[in-house]
Amino acid sequence: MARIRTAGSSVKHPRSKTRIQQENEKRILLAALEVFSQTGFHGATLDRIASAADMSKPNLLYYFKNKEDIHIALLTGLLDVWLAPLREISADGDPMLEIGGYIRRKLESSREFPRESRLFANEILAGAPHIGGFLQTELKQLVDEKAKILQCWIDNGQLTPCDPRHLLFAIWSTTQHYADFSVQVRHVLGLSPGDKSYYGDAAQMLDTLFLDRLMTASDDA
Amino acid sequence: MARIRTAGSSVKHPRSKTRIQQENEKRILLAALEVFSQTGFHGATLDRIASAADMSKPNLLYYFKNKEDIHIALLTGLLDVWLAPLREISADGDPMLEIGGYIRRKLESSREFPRESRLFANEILAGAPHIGGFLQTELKQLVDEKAKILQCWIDNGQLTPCDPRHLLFAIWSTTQHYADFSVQVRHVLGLSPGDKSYYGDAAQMLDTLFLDRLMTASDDA
DNA sequence: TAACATTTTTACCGTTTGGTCAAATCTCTT
DNA sequence: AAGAGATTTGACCAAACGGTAAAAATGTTA
Repeated sequence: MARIRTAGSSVKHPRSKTRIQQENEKRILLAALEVFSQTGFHGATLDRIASAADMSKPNLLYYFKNKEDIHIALLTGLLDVWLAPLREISADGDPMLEIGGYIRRKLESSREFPRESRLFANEILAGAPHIGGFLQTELKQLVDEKAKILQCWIDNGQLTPCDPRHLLFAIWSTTQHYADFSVQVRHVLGLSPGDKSYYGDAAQMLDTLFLDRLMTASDDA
Repeated sequence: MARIRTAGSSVKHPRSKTRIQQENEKRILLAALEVFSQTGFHGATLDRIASAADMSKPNLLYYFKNKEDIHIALLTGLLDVWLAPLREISADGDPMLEIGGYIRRKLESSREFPRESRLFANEILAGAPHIGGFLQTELKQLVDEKAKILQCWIDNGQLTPCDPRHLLFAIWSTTQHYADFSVQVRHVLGLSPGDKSYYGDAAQMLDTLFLDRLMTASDDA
């Protein structure tokens, strides 16, 4: 009789992960990130992911029980990375530095992790079937918290009056745009595929938009 | 021997389109827009599109020879709609009104045509396999043209100095965000699925961001 | 090195999917 | 009303895909 088991969770011994297991799971997730971010969930095939991980399909399915599980594993691993830059915003800091820092971190995140950004964008575009709960709980909670901080700064005359949540939306969209729509950006600017030189101008534009202007509102206070 | 033909282009008579042909093509494109924008190209199936168009699959394929053709037809029909708001920007107008009008038109476009926006976003995310040429030619050309106008305004001290192309990127991303990422927006704001009430606050935020601040730079001129 | 657990491979299966074909039905014109 | 052309349908197909089963191979440990 065949024993029913999955990697990392033997029926007899729920042991911790093997060396090989850790290595292969990483390889799979890396390959899956590449494939999913290029073609979306439905466009990705297990064969392509497996071959990108230099592995046979059944071997891949030894570590993840199905395609959706790989996708979910990638997404949940992503959420903390996504939230991290926002978490750093502190009520005690200077508004200019705090918001400027946040924008820089988000933009840097777009440059460093474009595949992760596109994976996230794909998920949201599809209606957030897997991370809807996260958006409604963790994300909403954190946004509420940070929105309060922004509102304080507005009340203190340190920040131009506006809806704090929509200010965050604007920061998200403008920064992520450079990862998610990089093809469009490059084509419009006439740059070649690998070229990321536009990030300098992007940073300057965002500073002009969000800082130089938004912050000097206290002039007339 | 079976005659090889396609709807609207008989071998004998390359006649113009029939009434039925026009109606059905519209029905198909409408159904395809719904399905493609929900699940992306790969996630969409001909069966779903056909049933959404209240039509059998072979009947659908009588009007479009394959899935990709439907997708391309949708996209190319989209491009003019996408460009229209940008085309309207006039060098003769007041910068404030011109840019403000552009933002309002783009935002309105997001509210009125979210499915079209998501279809476009999906295509760009996938690397623009079908409209890459368009981006490099028509779009780039139009952007170059309008960027010149913006640069003039900057040189005249009517607009805060910044990279005109990146200013356009910022307008695109912030306005389209409300269509493409509407699920996230709604979840964060705690709104129910159909609710679009956030567009009012969005408009105000974008005015604050792009107009109230960007435009008053001429104070110190 | 023997015994056991883990990992990998080979061969395979059922379903879904994009697409075809030829016959049947409908529509329009004369 | 009849015939030509346009449209619709049902039956079908090959390929791709997600996933399984079981044996073979490899690694680990006493």
